[in-house]
Amino acid sequence: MKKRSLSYLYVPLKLNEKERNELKMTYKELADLIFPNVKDIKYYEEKYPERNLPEGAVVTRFAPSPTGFVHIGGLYQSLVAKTIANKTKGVFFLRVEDTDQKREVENGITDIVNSLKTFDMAPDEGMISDTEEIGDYGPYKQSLRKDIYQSYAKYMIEMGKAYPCFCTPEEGEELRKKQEAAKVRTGYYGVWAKCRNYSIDEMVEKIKNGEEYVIRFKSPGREDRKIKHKDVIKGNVDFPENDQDIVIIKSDGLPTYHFAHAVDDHLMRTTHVIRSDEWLSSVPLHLQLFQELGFKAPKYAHISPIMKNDNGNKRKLSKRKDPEAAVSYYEEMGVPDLAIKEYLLNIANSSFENWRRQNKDAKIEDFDFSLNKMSVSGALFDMVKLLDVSKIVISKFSAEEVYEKALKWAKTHDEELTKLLEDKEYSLKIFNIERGNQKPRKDIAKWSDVKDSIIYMYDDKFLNANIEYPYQVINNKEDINKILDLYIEKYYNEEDDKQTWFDKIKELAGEMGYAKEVKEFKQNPEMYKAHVGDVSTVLRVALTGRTNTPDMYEIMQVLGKDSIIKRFQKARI
RNA sequence: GGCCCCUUGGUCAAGCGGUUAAGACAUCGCCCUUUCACGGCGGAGACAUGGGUUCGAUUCCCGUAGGGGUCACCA
Repeated sequence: MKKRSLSYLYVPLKLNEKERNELKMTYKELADLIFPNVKDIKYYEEKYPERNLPEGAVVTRFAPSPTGFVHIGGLYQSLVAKTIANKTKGVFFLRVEDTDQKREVENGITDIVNSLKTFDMAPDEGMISDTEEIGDYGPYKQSLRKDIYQSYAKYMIEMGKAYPCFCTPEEGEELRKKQEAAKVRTGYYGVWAKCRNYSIDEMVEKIKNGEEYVIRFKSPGREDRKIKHKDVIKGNVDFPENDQDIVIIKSDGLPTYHFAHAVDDHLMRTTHVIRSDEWLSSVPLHLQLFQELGFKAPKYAHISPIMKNDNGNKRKLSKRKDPEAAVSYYEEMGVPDLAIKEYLLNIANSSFENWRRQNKDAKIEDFDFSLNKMSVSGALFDMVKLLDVSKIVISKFSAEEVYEKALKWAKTHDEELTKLLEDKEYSLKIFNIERGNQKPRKDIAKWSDVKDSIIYMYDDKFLNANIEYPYQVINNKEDINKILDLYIEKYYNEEDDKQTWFDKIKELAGEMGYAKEVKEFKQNPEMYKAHVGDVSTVLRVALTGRTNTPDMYEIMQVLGKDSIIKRFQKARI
């Protein structure tokens, strides 16, 4: 590939130096006419110096536009950006891209800030509320940076690298149609860039006549030349050079994304631009902008979006169509934020899973995350897998943590659960069943599962409920009543340890003529009506109304004798 | 349509010229003093396709097909 020349002069090269200076002067006059009251870019260059950071430190950012809820993809980007910044002792900042007033949404910024906060991903710098920010490289809200963009736009005009364009949107539309009809590339470029060729005098005149205009970048690119770009994630990508004279300042005086990106990420000294891969095809433009502005270009890492399977088609998770695209969706379901982060990390670096298995109790911050190990193609979002990760995450919480988190969730989402949890001491006993040992129970995947998994443990709920007892093998009234009566009268003792308790159920089974061992029953099925397991099931069903529960010994310990007796009475009728 | 990217089991994915092609989730079976969950063991299941290059291609090159992205005074 041919190396690109480093500078482009837009004044005819045949002119002598004096003439050239005169022409430059006129560019200056044009620039002064358009932006009379902005500072020289030197001011900003000095105000926002290179950051003083350790070797290898990476500066990243999350730069959303405040257009409503936070997308899971945005969270994903932030997680990656923050992780890599923290790992290198760099900086992660939040910049709000609100240059499109039409799309503004109320509380947009607050939503973003709060979301990051709940995920324990607050930025080191940038917006921390709707109006407040921290850090020395602000403002971090683009609408407050209008003067800055205009300074740089003015500089571009002075250099002959940008010009006012007087084409109306309608003319733009016409141009596009013409190009489509002629089957050529659409856009404002080359011979189609009408306003590019006006003389300075003509431009000045139009402006003085009050014609509306935007500022366009005068692209030095040629479509027939290729540029090479090495993306941190995607690897080598070749593109044709950009030759579009894109708008850099809109008629409302605010910049377009592209220009704001170049100016901001330069001034904020971003080293790595981590963003969604929908931007990949803008890289030639962005690189050119950095070049023409005289900025050092950042490294780019384009993240593949999270996809969804839609009737056999893969597509990006959509804000509009997919509720699961919003991070609030998971909050409402009660998926712990740690689970979501682990799941996303899983997608980001598949080695995370192995690491997690080997470092069960480590903090996710200790995982050696690597940007360039990220996948180049988009992953299908897998709710089942998320919930599996979540189950494991929750299984590692202490009963106290489960209690606190479930309660917090319940307070905003489930009144009945909130009431159940009022008795903290009792609730903790329940959450402690089969928890904290080597093989903790993994039956809660989200806080919305909690109520169903504990409700039968509360007497005032259970004893007053209308319950259908799902008895299994032993299902006749007589035998059931006999088992329940005998168990209470003869066998049950609150003081028993687990083995004794276990043996006593065997005794009971024996007394009733059932097999005391399941194996024995299986060997001689014709000798017995049922086995000890079936007897257990009767007790379990009478006690809980369910066939599937955690360890029955522990359940009995938590319920206590009074409750057990009451439950058996209710069951025998 | 132009340009760009991608394609390993149902899903997420290791792999970087020679492997019995890892692992996880899901699924199926067995085991784990009585359920369920957990755990253990095992099964089934993949390199889109056609050409090259090579002694040898999942791996490199080209084409085809499929998927995705992008072509705004939106970001």
